Amino acid sequence: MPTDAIETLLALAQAHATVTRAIEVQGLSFAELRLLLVLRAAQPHGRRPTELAREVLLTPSGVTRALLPLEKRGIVERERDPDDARASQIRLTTAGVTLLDDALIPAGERASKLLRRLSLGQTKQLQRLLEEIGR
Amino acid sequence: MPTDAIETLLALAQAHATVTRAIEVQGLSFAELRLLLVLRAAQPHGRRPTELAREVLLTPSGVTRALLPLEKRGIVERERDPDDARASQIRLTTAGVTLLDDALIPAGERASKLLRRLSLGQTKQLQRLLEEIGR
DNA sequence: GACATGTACTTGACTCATCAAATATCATCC
DNA sequence: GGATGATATTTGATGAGTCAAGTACATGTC
Repeated sequence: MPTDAIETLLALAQAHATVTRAIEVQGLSFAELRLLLVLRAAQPHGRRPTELAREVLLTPSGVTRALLPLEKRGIVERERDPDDARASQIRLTTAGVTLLDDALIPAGERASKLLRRLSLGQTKQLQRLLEEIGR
Repeated sequence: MPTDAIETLLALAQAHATVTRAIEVQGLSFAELRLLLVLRAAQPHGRRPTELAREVLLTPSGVTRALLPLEKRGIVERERDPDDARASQIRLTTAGVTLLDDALIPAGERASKLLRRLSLGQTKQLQRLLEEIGR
């Protein structure tokens, strides 16, 4: 009785639950991995917390709290903006880059395992379809 | 630099974040909706908490806690199993069925809106691909 | 028929993320 | 050069879920 659209979103939720349970490596959750990958794409300049929030779909306060343990572990660092005292730039530390690279190896393996029933073409197709959701 | 598999899973996480933010209706979160839909499929018999956990990919303790507000609101009810005093059956109340039916209308609309860039065929295809994840 | 082991939950402590409010700073307009 | 309002971020209270341990009952074994 749920519509096709809802059924598809249910499958999405199910898949997401499976993925977050499976991918967790070097003490990094899948959500943290996501954040760090955005930061690596932003090297060497870094990103503002607000931009991070938009890019990983967290609230700004969610970002503040997500960064806390990462800063404490020396994975990311913060530089206050000299021109705007409210703002700061977040970037990966050297150790953070290394850790991320290390983490990506087992993470990639687990990701492949999760998608092992799909061909490469289907995987790309899935990605394209997912990217159409919401806009 | 992340693999194709990881990129696809990132798209999945992004899509999931979009969906959970968008679908919330009659004070029911998307996660609650998911639970109630399983329960509706299980009518009139109901389901054990443990079965629910497996079906929506929560831990048993997550189910206990998810049911608490739903019981309080009279949306689901619990019947102790006379043959096994540890166990119980959870089922939708009449009010719960009504509420769920009401909620599904706007939820369906929002779901369609989220998927509006996909044809019906693509939506079904997306669902099939998602169902292959993890097994 | 008592004991060991297993099953069905529930609870306590904790993490993660949200919302709303607070804080601090910047930008504009007069 | 203040007052007014927007922007960047943090904080307090709270909801949602996890894991590990606890409770209560069932089951199989000798």
